[in-house]
Amino acid sequence: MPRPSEPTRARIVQAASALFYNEGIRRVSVDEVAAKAGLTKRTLYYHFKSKDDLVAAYLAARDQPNLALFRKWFEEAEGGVPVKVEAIFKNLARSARHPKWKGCGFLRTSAELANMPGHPAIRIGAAHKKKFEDWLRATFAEQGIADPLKLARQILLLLDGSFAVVLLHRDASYMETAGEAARTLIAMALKKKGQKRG
Amino acid sequence: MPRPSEPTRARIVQAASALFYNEGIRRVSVDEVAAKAGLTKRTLYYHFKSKDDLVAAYLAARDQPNLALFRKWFEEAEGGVPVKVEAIFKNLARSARHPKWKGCGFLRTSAELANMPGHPAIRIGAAHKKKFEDWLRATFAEQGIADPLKLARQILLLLDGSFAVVLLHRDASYMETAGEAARTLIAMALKKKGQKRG
DNA sequence: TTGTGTATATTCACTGGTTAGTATACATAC
DNA sequence: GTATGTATACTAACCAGTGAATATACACAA
Repeated sequence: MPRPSEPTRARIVQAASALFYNEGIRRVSVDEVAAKAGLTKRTLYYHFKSKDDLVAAYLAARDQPNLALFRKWFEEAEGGVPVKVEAIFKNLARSARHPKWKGCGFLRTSAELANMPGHPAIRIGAAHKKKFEDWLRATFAEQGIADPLKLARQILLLLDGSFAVVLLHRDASYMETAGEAARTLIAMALKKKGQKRG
Repeated sequence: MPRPSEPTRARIVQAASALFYNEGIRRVSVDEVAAKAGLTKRTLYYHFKSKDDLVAAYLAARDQPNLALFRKWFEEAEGGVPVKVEAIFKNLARSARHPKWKGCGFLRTSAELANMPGHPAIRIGAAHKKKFEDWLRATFAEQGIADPLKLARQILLLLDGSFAVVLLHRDASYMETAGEAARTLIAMALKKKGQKRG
C-alpha cells in the first residue's frame, strides 16, 4: 500500500516548522514554505490539502519531541521532585536566552488563531498541554500529594506564564522566578501531606 | 495649536480595537478598519502613518482602562491582600466565560508579532505588564513582605499563564486555580515575614 | 527480457481575490 | 487663502488554491 512519499512530506514539515515558528503563521506564505523545502507550491498541495493542514502538521511534529525534552530535563536533575521540576524551568531559561528563541509554538499559534476556536492546530496544542499536565499529575500522585491535578495545573500555569512573559519582556530571568514559585508550591504540598500522616 | 481631529481618531482606534482583538492583527486589513469606522482608508492614513502605528494606538488605548479595572477588582474585594489578589483572578474568570473573550490583547499581539522584537506595539505591551507588576510590588511592599518584586512577578506569571492556558483550553476554571496559587504564595510570604518579626 | 498499465509524485502556468500604501483632487473652516 | 480633513481611484505586490500535463516507479503479462 504505497502512500505519499515520507521523506518529501517530512522535508516540507521541517521547512514549515522553521518558518512558522520564526515568522508566525499568517506572515508565512505557502510559496515560502515550498521554496524553503526546495519544491513547488503545487507539489506541497499534493501532500497537504490546505495551509491549515500544514499548520496542524507543524505542531503535531513538535508534540512528542517537546514532551521528551521536558521529561529528560526532569529526570537528569538530581534531587527531589521540587528540585527536578525547577530544573525544567532552569533549562527552559537557558533555551530562552538563545537569540532565535520565540516562545512556545503551541501558545503562539493558539494566540494567532484565536478567532478560529475549532482549528485543528489549536486542538493539537491543547492536547499537547494536556499531556504535559497529565504527566505532572501522575508524578505528583506517585508522591502521595493530596490534589495532584490542582498542583499540576498550577505548575503548568507558571510554565505557560513564563513563555508569555519572557516573550514580551525578552528577560529569561522570569523563568527562574517561575521555577522558584513552582518549587515552593510543590514543597508545600509535600509538607502538607506529611502533616496529615504524622 | 490645532491637531488631527480627536473624535475621528478615537473612532478609528475603537474600530481597530474591536477588529484587532477579535480577529488578530495580520488577519485584519486597514480597509476593514476604515469601513468599520465609517470612513475611507485614505482618511485613516491621514490620522495614522502606517498600520503598525494603528496597532500601537490600539494597545495604548487599552493600557489605562485595563489597569484601572484590575485595581477596581482588587479594591472592592473584602479581606486581606491574598483574598483581594485572588479576587482579580475570580473576576477575570467571569470575563473569560463570555463567548467573545479571546485572551489578553497585549499577549496575543506580542505573540503574533514575535518576529519583530522592536515593534512599538510590543513595547507598549511590555510597559503595560511592567506597570501592573509595579503596582503589585508596591502593594506587597506596603505589607512588609521581604521580596515584594519576586512575589509580584510570580503573581504576574500566574496571571499571564492563565490568559494563555484559558485561551488554549477554553476552560476558565484554570483562572480560579491560578488565583488559588496566587493566594497561597502571598499568604506564605506574609507568614514568613511574621516569623522573622516574632 | 520487454512491453504496458496504473498509481504515485512533480511541475508550469494560471485565477480570482486581497493588501498596504499613494497621487490627486475636493471640501470645509477660520 | 491657507491649514485641516475627506474621498475617488489607483499601484504593485502578494497569496491560497487549481487545471492540465508530465514524469517516475513498479507490478505483471507475453
